[in-house]
Amino acid sequence: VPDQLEQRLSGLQISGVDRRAKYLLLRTEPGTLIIHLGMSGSLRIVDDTLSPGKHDHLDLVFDNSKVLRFCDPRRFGSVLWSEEPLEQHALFKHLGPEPLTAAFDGHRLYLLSRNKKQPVKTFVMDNKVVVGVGNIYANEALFEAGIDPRRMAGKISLRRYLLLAEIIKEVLSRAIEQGGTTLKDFVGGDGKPGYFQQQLKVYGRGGESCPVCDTTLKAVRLGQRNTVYCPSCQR
DNA sequence: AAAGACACCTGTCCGC
DNA sequence: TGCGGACAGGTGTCTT
Repeated sequence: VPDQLEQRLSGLQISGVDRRAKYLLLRTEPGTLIIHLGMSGSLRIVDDTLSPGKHDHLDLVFDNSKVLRFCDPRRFGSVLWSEEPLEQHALFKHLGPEPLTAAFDGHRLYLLSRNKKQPVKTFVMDNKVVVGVGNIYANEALFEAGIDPRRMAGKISLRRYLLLAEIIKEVLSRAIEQGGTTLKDFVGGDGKPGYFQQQLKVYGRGGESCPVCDTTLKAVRLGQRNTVYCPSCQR
């Protein structure tokens, strides 16, 4: 939480709420409050009589006696204040397109991957390529697309990238519909857990059998992240 | 320049 | 049962 945030925000009105990549943006006239929920963060509207708990780090107090409360047990989230246009902000200016927009497609994946030697999984998780594809959904999308996550990004055909981009869109859309993926204690803004974890086909299933062909799913490490794939379905 | 390693943090889970 | 250690996640930074 930035220094002197209290003085800066005091008296301001929120003029709009946006999102860019995994950052939430609360707009005010002089600047933007940028909030990242990390992996365990949450924002909740509570009554101002409810006292903060152990992991509550910030209260935005409104004049209707409601509080927007930021809780983040694992402290992977962050809160920033910016008065510059966000396109110029260091956090945002190199970000790739939103995954569910037309600006993200297989042609982009193909073009940006030429001559790249990194594995295709770390490539699609790179925020400069496309935002919003975290470890869970990268694993799932590569499985659905039948692509071995270890394959060199630069050696994958346009045809396969066209398929992969469509599948990334489809997997993310489906996960959003289901309310996200609840692994430990995640709950959505409505207080309910997500249900997408019931549809996970490979993530977290290393050593189990492939839901399609029964081959034993393999777990490896790519870019310091757990990676699970089917050696038979994914090539 | 590109790719990989590492750090941050702490609740949860596993094995002894 | 208690306790220590590994692990997970996104992203900025440092190292090859």
